[in-house]
Amino acid sequence: MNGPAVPPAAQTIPYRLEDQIGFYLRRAGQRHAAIFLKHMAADLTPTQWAALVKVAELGSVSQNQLGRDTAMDAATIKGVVDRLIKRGFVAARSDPGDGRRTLIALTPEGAEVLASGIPAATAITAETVQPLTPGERHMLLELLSKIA
Amino acid sequence: MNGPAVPPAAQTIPYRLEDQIGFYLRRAGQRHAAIFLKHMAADLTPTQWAALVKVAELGSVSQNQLGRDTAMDAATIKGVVDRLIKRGFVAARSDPGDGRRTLIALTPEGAEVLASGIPAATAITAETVQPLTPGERHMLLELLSKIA
DNA sequence: ATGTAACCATTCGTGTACGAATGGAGACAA
DNA sequence: TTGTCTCCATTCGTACACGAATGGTTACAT
Repeated sequence: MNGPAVPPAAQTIPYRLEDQIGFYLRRAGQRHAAIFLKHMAADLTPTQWAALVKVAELGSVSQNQLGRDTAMDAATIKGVVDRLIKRGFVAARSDPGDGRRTLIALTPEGAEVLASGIPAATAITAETVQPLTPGERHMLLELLSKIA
Repeated sequence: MNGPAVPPAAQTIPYRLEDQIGFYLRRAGQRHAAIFLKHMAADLTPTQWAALVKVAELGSVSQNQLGRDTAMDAATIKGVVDRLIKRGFVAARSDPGDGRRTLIALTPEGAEVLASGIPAATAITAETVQPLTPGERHMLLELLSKIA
C-alpha cells in the first residue's frame, strides 16, 4: 500500500507529548529562563530577581511571607535568600516582636541592583512575548493566570 | 488627604512581578507539577514520563536525540535516563553502527508502566486546564507554542 | 593519511523546586 | 498553667536544569 513509514507503537499509544499543556509550559519556561540569563546583569536568576522585587515592594518581610508572595515554598526561599545575603543584596534580622520570624530587607546595594536591573527585566518580558501580537500577549497573561 | 496606605517604594518601582509573563509561567508550571505528582503512579516525574512516552514512540533512540525530542539538554536527559534504567523501565546498549551513541529502548516493564499511566496522564492535562473553556484551552496551547 | 570539524556521552558546579521531618515560638482555650 | 494548635525557620534527600569542560568517535575534505 506504500503508506508512510510509521514510528513504532505510534498507532497503539493514544497520547502525544505535543498535545500536553505541561510540555509547552516547560518549554516556554526554558526559553524564558534563557532570555533572562542573557539579559540580566549581576548573575541574578529569575527567582532571585523576583525576591528582590518583592522585598523592595514590601519593605521588610518575614522570610516565609516573602516566599508566599514570590510563589516559593519555605525550603526554596531559604536558599534564594541565603544567596542574596551572601552577595549583600538583602539583610536579615530577627523580628523583635515575634521570635519565630526572620525579617528580610533590601540593602542599599540591593536597591541599586534592583533599579539598574529594571530595564533588563522589562526587555526580558518583551523579548519573551515578542512572537505574539499585543492582543495575544494580554490573552496569554489572562489564560495563564487562570491556571496558575 | 487620607489616601490609602501604599507599600514602601511602590511608587518608585515601575515594575510589578504580577505583570510579568515569567512569573505566571513559573506558577502555572508549579501547579501542573503538583497535579502531576498527585495523579501519576510509580512515582514517575513529568520529565521521566516525557522520556518514557518518547522512547515508546521512537522505538530505539540515542540518548542525546531523546533529550532533543523531550526538550532536555544532554546533562539533564542523562540523569533522567539513569533513573529510568535503575528502575528497569528502559535499557541502554551501545549503538553497533556508531560507537559514540548509546541507544535507549523501552523494557517490557516500561511498556507496562507507560500503558497503565496514560489514563493518569490524560487526567493530569484535563485537571490542569480545567479552569478554561475548550476554546480557551486551544488558544492557550497555540499561544504557548508560539513562545516556546 | 591526516587534519579538523561535528557529534556523543559524561562529569562538575550551581541553582531552583518540594516533600517530609524537626524544634522553637506564639496564641488561645480549658 | 498546661495543653494544643498553628506558624516559623531549618535541614535532608531527591530530582530537574543548564553552562562549561573533557575525551572518545565519526565524517569529511585535503
